[in-house]
Amino acid sequence: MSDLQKPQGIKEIAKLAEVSIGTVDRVIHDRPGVSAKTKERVKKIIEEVGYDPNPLARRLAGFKNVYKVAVIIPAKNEYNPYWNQHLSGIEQAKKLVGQFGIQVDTVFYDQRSEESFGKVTTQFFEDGYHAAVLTPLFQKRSEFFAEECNSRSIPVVCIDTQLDNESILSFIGQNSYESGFLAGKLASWKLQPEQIAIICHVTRFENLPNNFTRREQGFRDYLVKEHGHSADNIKTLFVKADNPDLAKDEIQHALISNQNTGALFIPNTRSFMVVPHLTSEQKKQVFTIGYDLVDENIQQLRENAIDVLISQKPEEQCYKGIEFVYKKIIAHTNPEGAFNIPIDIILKENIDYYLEENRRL
Amino acid sequence: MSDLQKPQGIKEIAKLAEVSIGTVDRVIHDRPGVSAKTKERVKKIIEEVGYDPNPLARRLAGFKNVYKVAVIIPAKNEYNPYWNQHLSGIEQAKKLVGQFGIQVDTVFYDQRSEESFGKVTTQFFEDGYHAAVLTPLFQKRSEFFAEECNSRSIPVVCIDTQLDNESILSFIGQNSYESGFLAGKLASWKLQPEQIAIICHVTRFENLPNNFTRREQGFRDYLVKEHGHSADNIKTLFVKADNPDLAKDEIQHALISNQNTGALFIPNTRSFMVVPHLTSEQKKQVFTIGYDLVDENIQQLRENAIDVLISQKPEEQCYKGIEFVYKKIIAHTNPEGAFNIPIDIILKENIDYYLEENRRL
DNA sequence: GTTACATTTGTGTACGTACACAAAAGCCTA
DNA sequence: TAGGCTTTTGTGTACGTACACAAATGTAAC
Repeated sequence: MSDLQKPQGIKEIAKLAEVSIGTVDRVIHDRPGVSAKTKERVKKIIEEVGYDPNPLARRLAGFKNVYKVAVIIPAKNEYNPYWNQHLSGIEQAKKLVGQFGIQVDTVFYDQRSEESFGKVTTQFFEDGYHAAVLTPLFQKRSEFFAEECNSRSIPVVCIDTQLDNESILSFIGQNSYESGFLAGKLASWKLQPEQIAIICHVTRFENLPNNFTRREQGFRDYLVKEHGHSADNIKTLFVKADNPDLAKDEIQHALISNQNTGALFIPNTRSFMVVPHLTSEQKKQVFTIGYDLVDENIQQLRENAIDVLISQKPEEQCYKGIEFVYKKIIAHTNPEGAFNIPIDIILKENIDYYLEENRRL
Repeated sequence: MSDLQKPQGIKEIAKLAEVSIGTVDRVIHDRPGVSAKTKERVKKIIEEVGYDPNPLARRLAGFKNVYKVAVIIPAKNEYNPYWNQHLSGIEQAKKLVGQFGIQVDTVFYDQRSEESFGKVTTQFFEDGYHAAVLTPLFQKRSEFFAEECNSRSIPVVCIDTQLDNESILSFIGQNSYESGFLAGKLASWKLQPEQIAIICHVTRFENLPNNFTRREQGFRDYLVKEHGHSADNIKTLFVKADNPDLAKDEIQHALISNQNTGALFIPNTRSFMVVPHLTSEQKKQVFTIGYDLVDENIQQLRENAIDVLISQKPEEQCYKGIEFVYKKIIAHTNPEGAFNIPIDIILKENIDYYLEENRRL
């Protein structure tokens, strides 16, 4: 029942080892100035009593040095409301780590400008940050930044997007392929054998970011390999995000020329730009799956225009990211290299549980 | 960018108010012995500088007094593996609050014996606990216990099961009706209009606990009211949990006499006792929804015998419950009265994210 | 204006750890 | 064995808060 022995402190260890607390302290921090044999003795006792330092006292004692963490993410912009979601997670984490004397700054760059990314990452070093949480939208510059951090032993963790060169950095985010795979399974429940599934990319880019092709691949793989759906009945559609009128035509045309469409998969945030162009009949017939709990999508979900949303939980990613570097800096523990955010399936009926403020402490 | 002003301490306030830190301390804790006008002055300054106490120092200073929290839950038993899941959440929370000098004990009672419940709740007071996290399976005795705690101003929070008299206690758990409702929606995706849906209660009791009737009601309501399914095509089946052979017969008989069954909903943990009795053909045809990530269910999910599991996240409930009383005792904040655990939809394809250790810090 | 007592305020020590500095011990050379 | 130097060990103060106790002030009665 009561299985807790009062935790022993540095003092007790000093007494047991017949040295002063100063010496124990030196041993703990591996500071020089301790003879080999006392060091050994103290270490043994530390081991025996299972000493683990009191983080409160530890942090309190070292309160002079303020640690600075930068969260480097794209700024919210007209094309992409997604980047606004991170902020609440950052606030949450701030509250937590702020108590431990850690200062968290949010630093924005323009997701369309590699130069702005370069600028903030350069500024980062000038401002003397001790750790970074990074959304590495620009591969090469991110890798460069990561290496620079490594060489200065500044911990960095990536969120949201994983670098191709996975070994460089820790990653906190969602597995894109598997989320697409899951979407495929959900679609398979409603999709009749002869029906068409459309994957619709709404994008400004010529070449698709990896995330989205991986999602598509997962979706296709489930339907074809697991479910036995005909590959011919799965079509991919590209729609320009920056030309609404054209987009509307393309979407409507696609649905008309594929009368028997049963499922619609939009692998990025922009499902809210697609579904308004469906007729109410189509909304009922077509099973639609999108991503991210941005306001526009939530509304469409509530109106039954979207059936399922998959959340990447950006707030959670930020929270975990900050927690990650906090653990590195303060607790000196070494958290595992990657953390996969659960792939939550969100419907009209359970979305309220996933919104905001209902979270954490 | 940098929006953090260095937090002000009690000392700074003392200086500003031209009193000693002792006086400030008295004001903060509302202790007697401060004249009305100094009290006012100090309060004003506290307000102005937005002082918030450093929890590290606070806890460190009050380290002498150990707080004891009891988590009172049913013991795992042969009929119900569910109660084993809570432990990991308790361990997690222990790690967190242990650092703040809070001792967490897990106290078990026999879910089949009201007497055992009475015993542990009596013992609770003798052992001098400062807070409780409670699974109130026995209504009347729980209310009695809650009132006793109230009168001694001992914080209590219920998890898992809500008392009928909702006003008494804070509650952390899942909304049963809504989870059933959600299950209804999922079932509706596969269920053809003329098909049968079976709700199967596997139980030892004569009268069903509220949780389970609420889940059934939610399930029915979705199918009938939202989806327009014929109420005649939704059948309820009662199966004795303590007679495996009889149970097998009853289940098989039900499926044979309802050849065209499209969905099977098991509103409690025991779906793993039902699905093994389906033929492999039936497993494919019948869309099965169960509850709780106990090992037996996980296995059936992996083997495609169960299609969906809904998790009540008992670990999370425990974690939140302990966090709740921690906040009451230590932080002296007053957390909101109820917390709804999200209704996660778990398939073979995403279950790994919801298992174990991948959680929290 | 002194005494007695209540009220209000100030001071010191503690919590467990970190780090600067002081003291002691060990070692080598003259 | 005294002097100077390095290595090892011990002590004191700080972090921000809590609380016990001491000091100071106020109030009333004689």
